[in-house]
Amino acid sequence: MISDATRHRVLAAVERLGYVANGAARALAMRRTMTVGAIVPRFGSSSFPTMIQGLETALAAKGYTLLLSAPAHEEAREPAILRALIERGVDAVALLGSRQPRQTFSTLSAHRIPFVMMWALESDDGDCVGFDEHGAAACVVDHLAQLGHRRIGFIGGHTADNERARRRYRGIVESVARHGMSLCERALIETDYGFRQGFEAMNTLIASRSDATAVVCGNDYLAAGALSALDRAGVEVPRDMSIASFNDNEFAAYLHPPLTSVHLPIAEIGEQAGRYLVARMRGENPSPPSPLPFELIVRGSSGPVPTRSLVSVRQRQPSKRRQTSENP
Amino acid sequence: MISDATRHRVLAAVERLGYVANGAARALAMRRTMTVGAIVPRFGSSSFPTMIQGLETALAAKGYTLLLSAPAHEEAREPAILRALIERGVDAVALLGSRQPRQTFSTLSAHRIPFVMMWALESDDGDCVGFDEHGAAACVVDHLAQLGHRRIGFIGGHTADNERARRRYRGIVESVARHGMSLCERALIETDYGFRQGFEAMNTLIASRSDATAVVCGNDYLAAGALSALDRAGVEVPRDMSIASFNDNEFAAYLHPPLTSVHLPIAEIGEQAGRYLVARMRGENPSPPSPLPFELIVRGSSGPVPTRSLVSVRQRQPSKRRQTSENP
DNA sequence: TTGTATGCGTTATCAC
DNA sequence: GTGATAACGCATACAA
Repeated sequence: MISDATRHRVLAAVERLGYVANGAARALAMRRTMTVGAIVPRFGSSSFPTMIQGLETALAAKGYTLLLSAPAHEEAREPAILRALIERGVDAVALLGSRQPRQTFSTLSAHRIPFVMMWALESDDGDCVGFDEHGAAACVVDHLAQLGHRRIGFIGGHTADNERARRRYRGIVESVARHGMSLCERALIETDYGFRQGFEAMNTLIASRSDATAVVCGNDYLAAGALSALDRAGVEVPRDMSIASFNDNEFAAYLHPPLTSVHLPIAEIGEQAGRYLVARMRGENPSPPSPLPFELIVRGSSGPVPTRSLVSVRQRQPSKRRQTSENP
Repeated sequence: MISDATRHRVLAAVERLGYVANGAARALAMRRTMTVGAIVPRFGSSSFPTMIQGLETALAAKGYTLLLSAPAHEEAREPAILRALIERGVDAVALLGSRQPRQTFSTLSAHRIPFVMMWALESDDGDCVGFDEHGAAACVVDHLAQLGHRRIGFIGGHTADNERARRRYRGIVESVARHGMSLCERALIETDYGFRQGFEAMNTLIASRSDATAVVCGNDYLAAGALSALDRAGVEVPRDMSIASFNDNEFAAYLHPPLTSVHLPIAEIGEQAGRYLVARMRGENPSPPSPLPFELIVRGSSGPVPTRSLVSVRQRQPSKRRQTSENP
């Protein structure tokens, strides 16, 4: 509702004088900063950076800016961090990681600041954005069943500490039951996430002479290690047996292309969280975000149905190693 | 300069009323926001997240907060992004990546906003924080010389695109000359950074029957790929030959522990940048940051001096593969 | 030491 | 449509 002439005149003056609005003054008057804070533990490793990237993308699209906080090591500092964010006047907060100190939630709601937890599902304390781990497990097991596998193993993360690891394990168990398959007890290993852990777990599994024809790995570091162990043992993958994994980091598939994996589009967690927060900040009272779907990615040849178990594979000559040319 | 009684009374009231200062009002009055912006291209991969982590740590220690911006894909959007940061009133800006649009620098200096470039050295446009790539090269070559190597190869990144790759290559060349060693022409490969590229480069190198006894890899993805190729070729590492690498991501060493690598404490770039910016914001006019030193990390046995070249190694029986137990 | 007025640059409200 | 004016909440300088 302004004449086109003056609008142009003003815009010209803006350009000429190099005027930029003062966000502080605007924030003071408008009572909002167009800023959301993110509290990020363990920034270095894991998939948090990707999630932050997605979050920033979604927020920037709506004109919001991301204020980043990382409680370096001390868990204790987090209340202070949250307070700093509130002083900065963030309009919303994204909490990365499922475990948060209780005080966080009370402070947040006392200040009526909308928030989400990212990389988690289900919490009594507020809404979460995360992946449908059960659906992912079904995805993997469906695929293995379709390939003709009947007996499978599982190398997963510790279920005691990790809610997601627990869900993955349970999902596998349920899906296996639904398909009438069996989970080999000797091929069931729980360990820390990591390359070496996967390597050692697979060696243990080979030594146990389990009759599993496929092994599911609970994350991609484990898968990379397991594949490396198979490689050294002279086992061809995926011809003789199938490895499938949950792919948190687009890592294992990168190292070993002929790998079936369930890929998590992690940036989407961030984007979903961003959209949700924007809606909350606009007072739209959106419905809680629903679990994000995985993507099943099958790389390399889908090949013939595997017939040999680990035991028989183990007895082959190590000289028949995979040729480089097979993996262009 | 306030009576202890009133101070206590005020603090109590603060606690009771749940008062938190209004940053916007404070920023308006003080003319500074205690906030610094970071412009981060290519957030997902690479070592940028670690640098951001370090930056945030250093800034938070001084009471500053990090405002994060990521020009998703479009290079063109960056001026708008910078403008948004300036509107938010950032007191300083950190630029990640060496290549920046020229307009960025003029805008920044027009607004008298201090800034640094991170992950780069030397620029006419402003101060940089980065690693001493020449020193790193010297570090690697010194180590190889000390182990007795005389002829080495180099698998590095493309020097045309990448200033850092260029510096690494030059550093290697100079250090090799200084030690009176030789750089085998057939064992000199320039490629993209990546696992598969390293894998293929090492295969090429093996096929070329070069007489190099050690190969330096220009980054850790290359090293991981190269080691994998050696592994499949049945070559023991590092007994028969040495692989050394510049370690940008703590990646190769993670996959293959017995690796000599020059490790970049990447978070330190961020911390150094943070300290520098804080000094600038305080008007302290600090001297330009000096190149950060690498750390030489030798993993596994430092072992006997290698004697066999790639050619001789190549002729061994593939059956003599490395045992798992050797790598606890 | 403590109280009090003024300005920081916008937005929003209200007369014009 | 357009112009003036009052908050917004804090820091600062000055008076008490």
